[in-house]
Amino acid sequence: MQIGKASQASGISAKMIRHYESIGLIPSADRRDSNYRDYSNDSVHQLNFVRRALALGFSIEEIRNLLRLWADGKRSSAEVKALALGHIEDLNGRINVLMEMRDTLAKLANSCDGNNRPHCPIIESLEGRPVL
Amino acid sequence: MQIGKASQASGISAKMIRHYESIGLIPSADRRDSNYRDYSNDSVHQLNFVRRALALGFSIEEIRNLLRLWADGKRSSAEVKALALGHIEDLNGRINVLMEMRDTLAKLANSCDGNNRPHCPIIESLEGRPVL
DNA sequence: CTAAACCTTCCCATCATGGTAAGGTCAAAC
DNA sequence: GTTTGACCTTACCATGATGGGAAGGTTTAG
Repeated sequence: MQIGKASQASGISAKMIRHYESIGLIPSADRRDSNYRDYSNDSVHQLNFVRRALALGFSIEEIRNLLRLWADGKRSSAEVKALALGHIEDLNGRINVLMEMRDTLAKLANSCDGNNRPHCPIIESLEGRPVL
Repeated sequence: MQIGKASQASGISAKMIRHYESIGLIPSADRRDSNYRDYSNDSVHQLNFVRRALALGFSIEEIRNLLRLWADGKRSSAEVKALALGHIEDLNGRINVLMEMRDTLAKLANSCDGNNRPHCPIIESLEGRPVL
């Protein structure tokens, strides 16, 4: 099948399929006489794997490792689990950063009247004046 | 003072100070005869404002608005609060996405033995096989 | 034969940040 | 008075994941 069909079947844009090939994340597709890329069902299966890993927030380099482990019949589940746990730690770190931002800002917003007068603890806090 | 000193005093790299000037986030600094940028205490105050807003996760465009509101003596606190609440919603959205990723992955990792055998629910789930 | 719907490669943009190169300025030490 | 070193200048390139668009080739249907 052509790239458009593989894109539809995998939920990955044709643009990105070409990109993943160019950075060596997936193998180079076969070419027809027309120079069009030609995909098999296995290729689509692999693209679906990539899409699901992306949806879990794995980076391209992590997905590179996951694909290697997927292809490796002799991998240990411990290797996969270690990769997953590392990624969970990464996610937790990012979640904590965002939650701290949100909580700080929520406190400031909560102490702001939100009326038509200029006085505003949010601005004052950004300005460097202690507010809370 | 020169840009290096302003950078130290504000915690924003000289690189980014120049960048913020180039995109019009902050006004163009005065220049000495040497063409070196020259900063006042007020400039540093403004840079500190920017740094604190960045630390709360505001985007450059949001900070552009915050600076405008800061400078506007007649702003209503409602305007500032609306901006802050919008940003809190944005943060909450991003937090939710990351938490869903983490929870899904944590469940998979939890059901993975993590031993030296190849069987691994994490890989199987990415492969498309129903695992949980 | 032509028009539409594909495909190809190549370059550019995002967002916030940093690296590096090539060169100008200044102050202090020799 | 020259050298050295710390500072500054602009300009270009890189990140990570994605998309937009141009300019052009191929295939299929009417």
